[in-house]
Amino acid sequence: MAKPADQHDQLIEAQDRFIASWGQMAGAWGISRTMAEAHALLYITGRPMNTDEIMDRLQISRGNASMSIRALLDWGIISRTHKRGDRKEYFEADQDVWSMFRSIVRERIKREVEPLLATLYEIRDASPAPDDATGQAQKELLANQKRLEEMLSFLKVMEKLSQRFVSPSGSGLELAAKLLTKLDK
Amino acid sequence: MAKPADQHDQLIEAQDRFIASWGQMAGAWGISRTMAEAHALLYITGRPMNTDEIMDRLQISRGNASMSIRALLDWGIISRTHKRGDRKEYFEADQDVWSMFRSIVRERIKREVEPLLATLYEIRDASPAPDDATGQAQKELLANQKRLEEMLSFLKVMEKLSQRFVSPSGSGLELAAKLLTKLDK
DNA sequence: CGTTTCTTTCAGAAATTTTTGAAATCGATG
DNA sequence: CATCGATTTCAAAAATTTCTGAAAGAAACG
Repeated sequence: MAKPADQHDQLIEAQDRFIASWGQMAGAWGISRTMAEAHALLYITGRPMNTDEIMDRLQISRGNASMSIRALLDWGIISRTHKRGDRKEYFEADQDVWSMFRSIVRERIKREVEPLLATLYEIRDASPAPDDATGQAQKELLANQKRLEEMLSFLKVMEKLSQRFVSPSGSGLELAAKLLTKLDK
Repeated sequence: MAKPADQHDQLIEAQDRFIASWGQMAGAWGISRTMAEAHALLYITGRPMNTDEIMDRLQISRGNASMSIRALLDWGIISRTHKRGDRKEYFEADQDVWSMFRSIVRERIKREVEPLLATLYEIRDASPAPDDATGQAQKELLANQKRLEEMLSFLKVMEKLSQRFVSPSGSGLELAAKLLTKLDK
């Protein structure tokens, strides 16, 4: 029969494994490992923690903790809270995975897709009108422009699709289920 | 009036800018900058190139070129070709942005989501049955399991949704357009 | 075969990213 | 407004990723 201490140890161990595997995903989400781990910690424990608790649990420096927490706040996937009679700031993760996912997608569109789109528009608009060229040069120019246009329309559709998907109305899970059904038709 | 040489220079310049901005997205896609640039080069020029041409154009070493090309082949977004009377291998990018996107999503699910899912299942199944605990310890265990389940169901839905979206039937653009319409209903 | 041409590998170098920790800043409190 | 705890900043260090180039390996040719 398991003693309470054993169970607690097992809980901590399971949490640590969760945190570690979440941390490994960090690269995929374009954030640092520590940032992902801090988020995983707040998510899986489900309770507000202050900087020192996070530092201790993840074995990281104060500076690193501060930076990572700040970044998570910027991404909008954790928020500040306070405890009565305690000067420290506490942080808690969004407990709804779907709204967390939305924040991440929204942020990534803003940081990655939008700048790329802007640059591609610029390139397109700066490119010479091919009317006055003939032969090979003209052919190449036209082919290039075609590919640029294709990429632009791809990115625009993706952006719109993501924004639609990510719009805050309704539960993400419901929407996803609806989508899965509709895709079959 | 523009001379052919000018136009050619402008073409090269526009291509280089495309390559550079594509390269900046590399991090976002979980690949190295060179890998993204090599892909951009093959995509925007639209013609097969051999290793030396890629090396020269991107100013990278032979080793780097070889590795990057190999990785792109592994991802399935470029393919080998050959020229008659030429021993060298030539490489060309998938010219359909949507099918390229599909390959990337498919690969990332395989590399990132699936291993994470496997680990999370493992964690769940290894966690102790909470029946024999009481009070605080039990509460925490249950709360943890709930969050783990939520994350699991989220990942499973995402995986399914992506696979659906990414299935090779029909044009991606059409599908996306259809989706956008249907989402409105 | 032996030679030549092309491709891959991989140990070390270079570049980049992440983390640390101490100092500076902030801000609540008496 | 001086103090003290909490937080942020940032230059330097550490860790990680990427790149190079020379050497080894394959494959095509005569």
